[in-house]
Amino acid sequence: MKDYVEVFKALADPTRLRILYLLAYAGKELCVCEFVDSLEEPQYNVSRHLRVLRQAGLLKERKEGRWVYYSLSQDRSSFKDSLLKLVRSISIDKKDVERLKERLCIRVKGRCVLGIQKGHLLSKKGGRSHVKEVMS
Amino acid sequence: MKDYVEVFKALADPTRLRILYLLAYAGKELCVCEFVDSLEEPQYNVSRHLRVLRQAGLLKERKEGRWVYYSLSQDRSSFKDSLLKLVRSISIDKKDVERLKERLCIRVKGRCVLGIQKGHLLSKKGGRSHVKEVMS
DNA sequence: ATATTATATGTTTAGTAGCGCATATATGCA
DNA sequence: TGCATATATGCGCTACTAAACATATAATAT
Repeated sequence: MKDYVEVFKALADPTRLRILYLLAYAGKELCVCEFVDSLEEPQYNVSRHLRVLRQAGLLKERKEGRWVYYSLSQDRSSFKDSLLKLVRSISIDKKDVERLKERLCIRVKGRCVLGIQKGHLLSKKGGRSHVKEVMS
Repeated sequence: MKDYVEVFKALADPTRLRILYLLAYAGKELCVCEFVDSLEEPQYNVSRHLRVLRQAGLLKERKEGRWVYYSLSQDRSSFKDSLLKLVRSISIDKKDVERLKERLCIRVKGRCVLGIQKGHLLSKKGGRSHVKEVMS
């Protein structure tokens, strides 16, 4: 019972629904910086929301060097599975997906090789001043 | 999007899950005092939780004299419908259901005719001292 | 009319959740 | 070894949530 409540709580947040939607759309694991650039939310927020989803048993993480990939948890109950199917059917602003598609273009051999490109999102105001040019 | 979040928030509470479960089990509208006696939660809590569920579009209410019946909303989207099916599959302490079954026995012609029988639940401590004997 | 009763709600308080900022941790690179 | 960078987290603040108590509202019964 407590677990069900925890899962519903995890779903009761717009940013977290957007995260799950991106994962459902992508059909594969995504890197933290890819979420940041797609959602246009600051890194610390994305990181925390990912943790909530993981603790609810909806996501699993995989570390690869400095990068951390999150994906939909495989060993999920039919309950969580049904919920994720539902999330996939939600009508969400497609701009997230468009930004993700662009962002995925700069992967190399299917791996994320560049961090956050939208420097102003590291924190809400300001951010890194020297972001490398990549999309040229 | 905002609506989805509201629905998930409504589901992210143990008492509210229990309320929905009772309604799914009963398959018919239930009266506020029947919820109070089944859940063994004080009346003011039950009342407020019912309101949250109604405002999220999951329940509808029907007044009949002093009594107010709540039932699963009929005009619900496939989204809410799927969620309610999920709630029905949750494993919940069956004592709620047992108390509901007993409580439904004292309906007359399918209608609730007696208020809260567990006086100590009107508020958390104390309660009404003169509750009529009915189950004899 | 007055009392009773079923339900709802205003208020206070404690706990919680999320944001923004700064900083810590950890890994890779020069 | 020292620096850059990807991610996580401690802290303070604000906003919201829910419980508990008391009371209000609305309908019935005497």
